[in-house]
Amino acid sequence: MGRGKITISRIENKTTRQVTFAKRRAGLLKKTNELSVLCDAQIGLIIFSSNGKMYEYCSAEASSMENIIKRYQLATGTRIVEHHNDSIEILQQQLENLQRKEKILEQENGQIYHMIKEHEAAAALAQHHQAQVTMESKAEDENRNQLTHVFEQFDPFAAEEQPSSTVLQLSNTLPSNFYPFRLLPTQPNLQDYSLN
Amino acid sequence: MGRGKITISRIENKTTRQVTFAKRRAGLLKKTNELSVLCDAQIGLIIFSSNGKMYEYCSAEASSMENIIKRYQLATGTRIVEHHNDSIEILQQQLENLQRKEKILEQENGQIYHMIKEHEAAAALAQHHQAQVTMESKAEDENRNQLTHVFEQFDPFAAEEQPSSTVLQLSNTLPSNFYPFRLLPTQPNLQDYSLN
DNA sequence: AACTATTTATAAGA
DNA sequence: TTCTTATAAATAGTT
Repeated sequence: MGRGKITISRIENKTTRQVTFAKRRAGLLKKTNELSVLCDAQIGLIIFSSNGKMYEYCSAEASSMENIIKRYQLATGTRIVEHHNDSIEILQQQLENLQRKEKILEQENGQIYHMIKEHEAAAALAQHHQAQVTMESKAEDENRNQLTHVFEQFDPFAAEEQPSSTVLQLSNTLPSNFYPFRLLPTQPNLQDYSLN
Repeated sequence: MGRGKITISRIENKTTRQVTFAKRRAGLLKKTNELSVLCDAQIGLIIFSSNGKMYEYCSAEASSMENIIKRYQLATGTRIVEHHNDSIEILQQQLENLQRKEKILEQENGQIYHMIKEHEAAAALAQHHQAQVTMESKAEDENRNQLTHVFEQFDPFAAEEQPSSTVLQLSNTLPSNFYPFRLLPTQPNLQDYSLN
């Protein structure tokens, strides 16, 4: 559905992947809601982006994801999702989240390292003071941008795209009561769970 | 997307609703999988049809719906979904399910009642023995079909549509490894939970 | 963020 | 019902 046909495998280009994620996520939520309304089905949808941000849909009749999950567990006879404050479960989850974060940090660091090296090499060749200063400050800027980006990845209030524009777009395109569900692109800071 | 444009509101015709449900459910599962693969997202999708049958999708990386639900609860800080064998939770769910079942039974009974009444009225007018017998047996047949249908609605192994043809269609249309997820159109009998 | 050429999904018909 | 097809909708690549 687009200018060209694509094969369904991981999009390696980061920007393209993020744009596609935003587009297709919106499409998926729309279609989920349509199925729910047209066919009177109770549907729960949970999406975690590769950056760890969460999005959810829950059909109006089900009223909450909790109800869907309860019904799911009842239907499947799934082992109880234990989630007590006696921390073992939480620690393991935090560990996994930190490992994911670490992996991303390492990748970003590698990119920054390469950028700096390239700039140093270019500077050494040029032997031109003015040029060298310009490039170093450029490298520093990009470095700062990269780090900011990394810290935003697990920030609950960081926007994966402009949330306000998303909301506006929906209310322009659709009847005001068309989306009777919570769309919550938020994720609490993991560090805060130990405080509860 | 079809011969005509439709408005997104409950489809009243039962057959049309069921056909649309089957088509759009397949489309939704496909698109969910595509988003997951293309954008490296972890996604869980739970669908309950209006007849109570369950369908689920879980992205390969998340490995199980349990993991998605755990991560969801961690991310939202949602109260634990208690689901112990100390039955209060289960009893409430069973109550709700029975209420749902009851509602459907009442509707179907109403339909049957009207059919019989119509047939009786027609018979009284016609005063023709042969015709009356034919109509009564027809009413009886539809009555039996209705009841069978009602009992199937909460039967875990009742087919909402031909499962074998669905499977074949998928494997014809897609590469054999295209759908790396569990598609489980099953729902255990609610009465069995008290036995576990 | 928009645009649009294409692909894809699907509503209605056979 | 299962299959077909005209049409609506989604979206990939572009600007």
